[in-house]
Amino acid sequence: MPQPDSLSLTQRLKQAGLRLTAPRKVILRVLDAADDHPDVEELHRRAQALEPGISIATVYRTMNTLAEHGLIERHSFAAGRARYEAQPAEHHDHFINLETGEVVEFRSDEIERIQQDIARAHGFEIVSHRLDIFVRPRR
Amino acid sequence: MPQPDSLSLTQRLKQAGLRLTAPRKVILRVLDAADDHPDVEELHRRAQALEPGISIATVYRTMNTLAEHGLIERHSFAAGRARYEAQPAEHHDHFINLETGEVVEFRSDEIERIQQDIARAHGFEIVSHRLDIFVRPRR
DNA sequence: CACCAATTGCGACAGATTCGCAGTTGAAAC
DNA sequence: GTTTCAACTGCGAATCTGTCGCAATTGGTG
Repeated sequence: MPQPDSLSLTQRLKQAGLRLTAPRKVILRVLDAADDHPDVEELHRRAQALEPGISIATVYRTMNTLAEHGLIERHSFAAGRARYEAQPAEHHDHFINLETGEVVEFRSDEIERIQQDIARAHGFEIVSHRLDIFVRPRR
Repeated sequence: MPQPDSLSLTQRLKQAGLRLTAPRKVILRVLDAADDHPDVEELHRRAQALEPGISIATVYRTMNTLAEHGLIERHSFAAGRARYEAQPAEHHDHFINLETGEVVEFRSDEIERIQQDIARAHGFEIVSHRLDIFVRPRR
């Protein structure tokens, strides 16, 4: 994996004012080598393979720190608890207002259509999808 | 909230072969009255207000059942563990192959653009977003 | 109104993640 | 190089959502 922004993860970590500790070196190496989307347990396993003794708590903390500083992306993050709504007649997506927690529904037939096209081009059939856009009010 | 599909939740529940029990009556009433996206704790609170004694386990089970039968939608469901990737230079979205668990990245400038347009129309500024499309291979 | 599988309440359990704390260690300042 | 000290780590306990086993209850069909 090449360095995004033409800076290595290590460089970006230091740039963010974070310490380059031994466990972090290992974890960054693992992240850099990964071309998939590992979960914490898998990251821990790979880190352990390089350097036994790294605690899973450290992996959790490091991933949180890196995510806060924008060095990595966390997917499928359980944004708190699951939330429900009576099934609407028509699918819609959501804006989540980060300042208020408010949820606003919207729908775009255009987006729906493009999704179909791309999925088909990849040989997939869509079962479902979710599009959550995290926003804040424009000043 | 009006009844989707021109059938009430109650009707659809019976239609699905599910029993209309006392706790479910209350929960359906709560769902029907909700115009937001409550979580289980909130649903339980509202249900308790109408009829004390309803267990939170029942709310969990009922929501699962309703979701399985398509009467409600579950958002932000913690699909197992969180997964990570080194922050890519460019944002991309994900296909999740439900049969294999495999994750495939894709990107559509068109979708990105439409999102911007819609957000702006709502008076929002996008902080981030996630688009996960759950798919299966086309036969 | 009898029957019985579906459903419930309860508390125990589970899996993922966080936290408190004492000990360690980068790296900045001598 | 030392010194210094807040950042960081490892550990196990704790927390937080959500699920489960089980005995008791109950829709709703015959």
